[in-house]
Amino acid sequence: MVELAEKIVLEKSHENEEMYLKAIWLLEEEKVNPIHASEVAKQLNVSLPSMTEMLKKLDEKGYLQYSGRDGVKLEKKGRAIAETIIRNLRLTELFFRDILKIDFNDESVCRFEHVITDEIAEAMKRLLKNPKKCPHGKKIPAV
Amino acid sequence: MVELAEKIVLEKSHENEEMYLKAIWLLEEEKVNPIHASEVAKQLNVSLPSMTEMLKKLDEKGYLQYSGRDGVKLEKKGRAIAETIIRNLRLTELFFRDILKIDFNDESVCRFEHVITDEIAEAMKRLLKNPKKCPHGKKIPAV
DNA sequence: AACTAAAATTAGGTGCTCCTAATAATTTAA
DNA sequence: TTAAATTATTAGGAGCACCTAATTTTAGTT
Repeated sequence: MVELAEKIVLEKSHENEEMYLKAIWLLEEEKVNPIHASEVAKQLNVSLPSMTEMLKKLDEKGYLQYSGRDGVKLEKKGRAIAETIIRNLRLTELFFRDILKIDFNDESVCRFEHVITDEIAEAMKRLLKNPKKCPHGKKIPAV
Repeated sequence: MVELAEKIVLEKSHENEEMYLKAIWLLEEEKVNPIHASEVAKQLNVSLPSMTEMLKKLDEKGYLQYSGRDGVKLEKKGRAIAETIIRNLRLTELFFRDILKIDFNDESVCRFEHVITDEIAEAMKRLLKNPKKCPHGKKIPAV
């Protein structure tokens, strides 16, 4: 077997779950209450059946509580994941603007947020001198 | 409908195809010839049936030529994609080492390579002063 | 209270990527 | 030259994240 310098990792990420938790967290930040499945579905541009299916799964995993019309409530575990993603998102925006000097209103920010480890986030913060807010003036969650 | 500052994009990427093309390209770089499906499968840690299935698909898409025992040959289209990924991978390694000052022998490099646009790659190159080689001494493809 | 609009659910599918087990074809070597 | 090892294919399935269409439940009018 050939040994390649670069180890190849076929990564199965949890990007999907992260997107759902992120969307819910953002609605929470906007003080939407209760947070209906239909509202989250609109944000993510998925059908309502897809939404409720996913919410049931996330509920079973202990990331949130979902009980139909009463809406969605993030649990500690789910909130932690969401806040990590939001931190990554907002750090990335700053990083794009201040370090890379490129457009930060870009889809690519949405892809970056899922591949940033805590170590990378710390390094970004260091370079950015511990920023408190993203370019839109929103708070960067401490994880 | 609530308007969130951050536009949410549920991104369907071609990460999978990219991984296969990358693995083949790396074997090419190592002068493996012919490149058998079984060898690529080993590199990617997938079963042989999965491999041949994917190779058929990539062949149909015009990314490569696959004809059983004769092995795999990248077509222009497929090579371009592979080289973009390899460029991203190697730039990311340098970026981790020289800008972020963190470990570059990390799985996260493998996740970054798929979310880097040409614009981001150009910005990274600028910061890195147009590097020619990755930390392992391998060439960084010009795309 | 009855009607309508909104929210959620159920039922039935699809596409993609992966798998194992079984079989077939081709090389390599004893 | 026949057996063993390698390579590839076929067949049949599984899980995940989606979808539409149809139905049910709930809430908000008038």
